[in-house]
Amino acid sequence: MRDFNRKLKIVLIDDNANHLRGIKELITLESCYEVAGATTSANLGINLVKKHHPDIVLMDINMPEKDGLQAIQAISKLNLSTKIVVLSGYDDSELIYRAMKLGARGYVLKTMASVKLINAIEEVSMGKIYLPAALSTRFFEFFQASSREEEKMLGSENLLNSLTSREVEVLELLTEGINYKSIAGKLIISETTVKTHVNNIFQKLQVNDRTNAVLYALTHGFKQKGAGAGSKSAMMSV
Amino acid sequence: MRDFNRKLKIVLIDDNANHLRGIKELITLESCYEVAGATTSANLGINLVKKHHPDIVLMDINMPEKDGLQAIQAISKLNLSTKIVVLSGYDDSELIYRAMKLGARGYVLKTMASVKLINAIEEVSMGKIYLPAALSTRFFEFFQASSREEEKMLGSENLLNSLTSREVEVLELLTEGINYKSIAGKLIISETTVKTHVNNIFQKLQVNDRTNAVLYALTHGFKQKGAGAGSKSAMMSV
DNA sequence: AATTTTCTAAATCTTTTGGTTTAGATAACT
DNA sequence: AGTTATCTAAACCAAAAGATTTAGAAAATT
Repeated sequence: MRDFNRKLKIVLIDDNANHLRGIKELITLESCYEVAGATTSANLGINLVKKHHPDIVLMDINMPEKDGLQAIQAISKLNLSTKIVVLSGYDDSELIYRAMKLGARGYVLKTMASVKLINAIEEVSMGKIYLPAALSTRFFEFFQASSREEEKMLGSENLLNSLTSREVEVLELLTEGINYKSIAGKLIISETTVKTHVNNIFQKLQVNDRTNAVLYALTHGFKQKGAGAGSKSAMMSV
Repeated sequence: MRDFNRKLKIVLIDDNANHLRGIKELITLESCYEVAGATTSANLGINLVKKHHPDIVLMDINMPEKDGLQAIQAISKLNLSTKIVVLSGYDDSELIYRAMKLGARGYVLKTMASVKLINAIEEVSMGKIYLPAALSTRFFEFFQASSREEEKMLGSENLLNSLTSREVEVLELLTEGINYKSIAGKLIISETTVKTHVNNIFQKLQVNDRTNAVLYALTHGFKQKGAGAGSKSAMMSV
């Protein structure tokens, strides 16, 4: 439970000055909240957050312009305990997805009753996520659709399956950007053997050089090892 | 609203035979449901789904074994209108995340009242997502944490920013696995000029060959063009 | 027992890449 | 006006990579 002896500090960002005034009024009606700042500019908003370290940011986002999303990202990156509640006119599944992905902790539609907004602020300030069922469903529409896309990319008839286990080992090292000599050293075989394997890999993957072999591997779900040029985007296997 | 003149066909999968019996009893108590099949084996469960095309699959998943998650994936891939509701003993954030990612449409804890399960079935059968607030919060813990990981990988002080615009163009073509001659052709400059650019790129990215330059580019959020070896995992920019 | 696959290795030759230096032409900035 | 950054280009050399052929040994399959 949150500390009710202290007022929640809130910063408001909404590019529509009228909305901004309305929300400010609504918030100040509640005695347990304190509006630390309010602005119509995303950039000024970020500065307000930097200055005041509010508990909550109420952030308006609209579909076409992407200032709102960028502001969410910028605020998230500050690593404050500030929690972001999105206030949007749109229940577009991609917009909800992106906002949540970038670190929003709550999402409220402008068409919702104002009591919902208060609910959201309360829930989020206590560390929960506020995403009403209908919006949650929209979120998952996009989330699951893009997951399926990813799967399709990765899964689908995969030339990688035709590789022998030794070839897989060699390809793993290739995807770390290592040359023949080092690969030979690591696998304790001769350099010419490595070349033989690599040529076989090229044929099986239907490419003619390392770069394309590596690109094929990476775009088809080939697991990268932790080392080398930095490990890839998670892509966790089931 | 769903068609209440027709019973919802449900398939049950739970590796614990006792649980399975209990759930079956609970479900059959409701006159509007019909248990089309029940099994303790994930694989048999998938076959039941293939045979009966149920409206709902109630799927038990446990943390250590990953049959449950794989079964969810397998059923999702069938592209039926079958909706999966997970019944789990764990509210582990990663487990919830993975289940939903792989296509589950509802997630109910075994500790929840049985009426919640009925709720879930109803909501999900009507096309909604059923993820109670507490579980939604857990889900987003993992979702946002892995998004931040991704960001960290991509964002962080990026040598790519030191590239000139021409070098960026060249690197783009490198990441498509194209050789000097073709790059020269595409940019309508001589091959030696391309080499000069590439060498400058190598120095700026602190690598000594194409493969590592490409790997650096890909693991640091370099946008890939649609062509070539297949475009990458979405990685949508804000 | 015979055949196929996989892993190993070498030889040879061509092509591509990478490293380095030098340099002219613009464009931009001080 | 002078300096710096960028894009262009060539020459030259060394190293690495790629293509192709041949071949032995062990393991797996038929």
